[in-house]
Amino acid sequence: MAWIFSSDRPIYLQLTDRVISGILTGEYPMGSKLPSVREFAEIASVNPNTVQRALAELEAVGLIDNQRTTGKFVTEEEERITMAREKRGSALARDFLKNMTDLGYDSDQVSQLLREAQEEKEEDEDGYAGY
Amino acid sequence: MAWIFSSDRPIYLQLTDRVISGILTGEYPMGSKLPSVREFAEIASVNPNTVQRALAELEAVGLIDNQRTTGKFVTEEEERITMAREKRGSALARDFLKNMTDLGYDSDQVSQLLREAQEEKEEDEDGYAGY
Amino acid sequence: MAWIFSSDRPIYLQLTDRVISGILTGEYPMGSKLPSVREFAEIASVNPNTVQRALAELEAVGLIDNQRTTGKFVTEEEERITMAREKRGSALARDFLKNMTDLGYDSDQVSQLLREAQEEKEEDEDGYAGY
Amino acid sequence: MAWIFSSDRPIYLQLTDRVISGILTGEYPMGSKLPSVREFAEIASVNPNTVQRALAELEAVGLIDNQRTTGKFVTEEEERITMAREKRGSALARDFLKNMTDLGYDSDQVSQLLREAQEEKEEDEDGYAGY
DNA sequence: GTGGTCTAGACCACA
DNA sequence: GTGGTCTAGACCACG
Repeated sequence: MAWIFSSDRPIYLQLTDRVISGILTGEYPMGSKLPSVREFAEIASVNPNTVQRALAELEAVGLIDNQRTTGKFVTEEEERITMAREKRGSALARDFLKNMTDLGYDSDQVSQLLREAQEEKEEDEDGYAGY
Repeated sequence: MAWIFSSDRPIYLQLTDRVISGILTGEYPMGSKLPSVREFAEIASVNPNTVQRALAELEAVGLIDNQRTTGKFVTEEEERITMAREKRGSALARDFLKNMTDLGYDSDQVSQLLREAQEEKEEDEDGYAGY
Repeated sequence: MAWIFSSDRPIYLQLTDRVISGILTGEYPMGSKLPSVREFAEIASVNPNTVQRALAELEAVGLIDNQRTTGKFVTEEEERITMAREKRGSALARDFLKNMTDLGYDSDQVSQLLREAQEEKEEDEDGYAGY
Repeated sequence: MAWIFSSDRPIYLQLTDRVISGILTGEYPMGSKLPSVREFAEIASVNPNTVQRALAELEAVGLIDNQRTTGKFVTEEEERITMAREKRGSALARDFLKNMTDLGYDSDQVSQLLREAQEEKEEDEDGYAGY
């Protein structure tokens, strides 16, 4: 059950990403209580301190509200969530574009590559039959 | 004059990226001699060890030929270069797509975002007059 | 309707502060009966234990008299109130001054800053029409 | 030699405050290298992790630049420093004023209290003869 | 030697 | 039971 982390990035960052994903996709709905730090640690087979650190990032951005002794909650301000999403998304797009340009790709080629990656991905998903 | 490096990735990796870019864009043409390690170190104001490591990386991939006494040269085998480029490009595309999907974007929205990023970029380039 | 608490300080301390304020400003006049623990808990949407703790703090300082069966009353000894006020006030002033000095402000600059803060505050009050 | 920390606030916050003070007062001049994390830890008799955390806050604000393996440096951008100072100063002033107002002090009384605190402080300094 | 990350384990305040 | 802080100690990548 332990979550899988790649070793080329700090675990705590991968954790935050994962939780952000969860928030954006509705796995952790707006206003809902997140699993406790200790639960998260158990689920991900990671030290509670690491979880703490991961969630601290999210508090800083305002995606998570802390209610001292009750637990951590996904913010109820939809605005924060969408803003975070857009900010992140366009940053990713910008960086991606920059990298591709440095590699000498023009925008048509980029689109082409993305289409291929998309198909590749769908095949994988088919392969695993929905898992 | 020192090159600019972000502190969130090893300098040597940023160096390899830069050199790869240079090769693909023709700044360092096929078969041409690269600056010496020391020159590179000077140009980028970086420790020669770091340059060494970066270039070693490129030799490993076969993008660079080491001719012991004369220096290091960009490979003449075009195939290697294009292969390296494609490998890198599709890896970037795959990762990018994965990240965007995690954020809850579908492929249309991704294309949209890329278009925006593209325009934004062009404006910047106009603004800075090619810098 | 719940009172608002910042999450960087224990709620019970923020509660005591609030009640002290209330006493000093006359919201809870000398000798008057305070709301019951349960009422307070309801008003502030806070755990009764927390209220209990907050009020215990005030009893310890002598600002509140506990009359077992009838409830808790603001002390009638004006002296205690003014003393508490002065103690708190000069403590605040001392800490504030220390902090500002650490930041490299001299006393003139401190006065200046306070004046600005004062004006800023008044504008807010104007803007919100007394809220 | 160990630095003294009050127990009512996290050590790491007190550390950051201390370092900020050091930067603002010129103890750590602009562009200068800070003591290494381990040195700081030794000086303050605190765990290196704690120092790390303290300094991380400062990096986040941009007061400190990280040069991966060389050490941490005070930023050279004076602007950041003065901005941080002003932001912090006016926040302190605002909070202080709010607290005093809640205690029922008007601005004249506040000034008065500050003057007293100032004198008190100077006496202390005289007492310790410049320590 | 520099910073960065992670773990294990402990203790605390709060509700 | 909740989060928060701290320590000790280890390991790693980088230069």
